[in-house]
Amino acid sequence: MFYSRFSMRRKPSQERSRQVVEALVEATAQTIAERGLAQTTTNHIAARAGVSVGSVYQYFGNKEELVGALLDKLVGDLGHAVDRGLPLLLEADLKTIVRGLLQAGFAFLGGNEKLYLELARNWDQLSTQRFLRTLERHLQEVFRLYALRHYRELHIANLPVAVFVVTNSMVFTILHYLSLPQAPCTREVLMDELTEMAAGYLQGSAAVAG
Amino acid sequence: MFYSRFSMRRKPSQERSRQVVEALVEATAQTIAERGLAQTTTNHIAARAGVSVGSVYQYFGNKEELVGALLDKLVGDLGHAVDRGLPLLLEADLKTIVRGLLQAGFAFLGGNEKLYLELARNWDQLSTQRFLRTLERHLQEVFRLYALRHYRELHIANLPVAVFVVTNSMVFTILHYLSLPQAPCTREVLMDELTEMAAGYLQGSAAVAG
DNA sequence: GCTTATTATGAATACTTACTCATGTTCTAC
DNA sequence: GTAGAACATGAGTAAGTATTCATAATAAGC
Repeated sequence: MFYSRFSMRRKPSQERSRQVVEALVEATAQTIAERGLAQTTTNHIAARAGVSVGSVYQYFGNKEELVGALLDKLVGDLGHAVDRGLPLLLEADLKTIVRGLLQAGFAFLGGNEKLYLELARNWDQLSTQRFLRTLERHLQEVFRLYALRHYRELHIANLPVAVFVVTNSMVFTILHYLSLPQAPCTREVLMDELTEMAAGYLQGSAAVAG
Repeated sequence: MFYSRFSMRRKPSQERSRQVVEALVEATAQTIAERGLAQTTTNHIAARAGVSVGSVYQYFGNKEELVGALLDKLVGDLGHAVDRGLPLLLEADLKTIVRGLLQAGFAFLGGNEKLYLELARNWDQLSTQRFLRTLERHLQEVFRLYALRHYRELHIANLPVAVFVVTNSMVFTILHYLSLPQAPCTREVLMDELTEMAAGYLQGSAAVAG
């Protein structure tokens, strides 16, 4: 499944152990959401998964691999979410698409905002980068497809850079918004403004080739 | 100076001790830039400042206060930088202003990119928030002044939200750009695109009141 | 049932690090 | 010059945590 990236110390062959691995990854997510990444210890994770610390090291070489496995799972979820919502969107106009993507983004966060906030807090570690790169790849595909259908309206010289700018602006602004103790505006207003900015930029863009 | 926010354990009254405090804050900046915030220990800081660990606790209640003092200093620097560059910009048109602000932003980073990147890595802690809020306040002032002179061209219903969106988009996109092992485009191209996006948004904005 | 491979355990280990405090040094005021 | 205040020192303390490993339980193969 999602434990392919990191060479596990031991590959679980019985059903029992496969469940332990799954429980450990799930417990990692819960513990990070609850206590923060820095305060998440291997003992906490093991306890929450209902196993002993030793079992962690039966399947994961170290703590980092555990978090890596969690990230792999989330990146997979992200891919599925985009693939599901994509076909419906492409018929609409640019503004509707952007709004739809933002809506989908918030939906993806679901109830796990604390987890994603904690992971975002530690962007810049390679693991989090992987998440953003995946998102960028998907969005590039969206806008590539959109450009094919509406080649008259859209003039983006440098699609990767445009997507980079838009993606990062959206993601980080939303994350920072969510992390604020008291919001400066409603979620709707934020989405309106972000849509305005992104759609306007993508529509009117005559990006210089880089 | 910048050690007012945190009630220091002991207020330095002699010149000698004032220099120690300064050296400690400077050493904090250097050590964070060099080793990262997580790997920065009080012993490292003391060693680099050329004093013993005990002296750290002579003036700062804990490690956090040290970092807080550094943040205070940087926030002060930021204020001065903006105040210096501001009057010149307000005569220009919106695009030039935004471009100028971005340029000023990069100039502010100066050679300290690693330090700011490390601090940004730990946004969401209250200390970093303070930095962003200061920046937002300054930019709100800039655009408020601009709006007074060009009230015909600019129609921003909700200035605080617009500034929030633009500021966060710019800052985090730039920080992420800087943190990438290999850049997806030149710094110039990035600035062009960000300018395009922000200026277009601020010009054409008919923001919904929130 | 018996043997072997797989899985689970958790006290013990080894290491790091923030912070203290008893002692020593330097400054200042008179 | 000397008393007392301010300052400096750094080995030591306490607390936490990733990881190991000898031992025990469970499953699979025959």
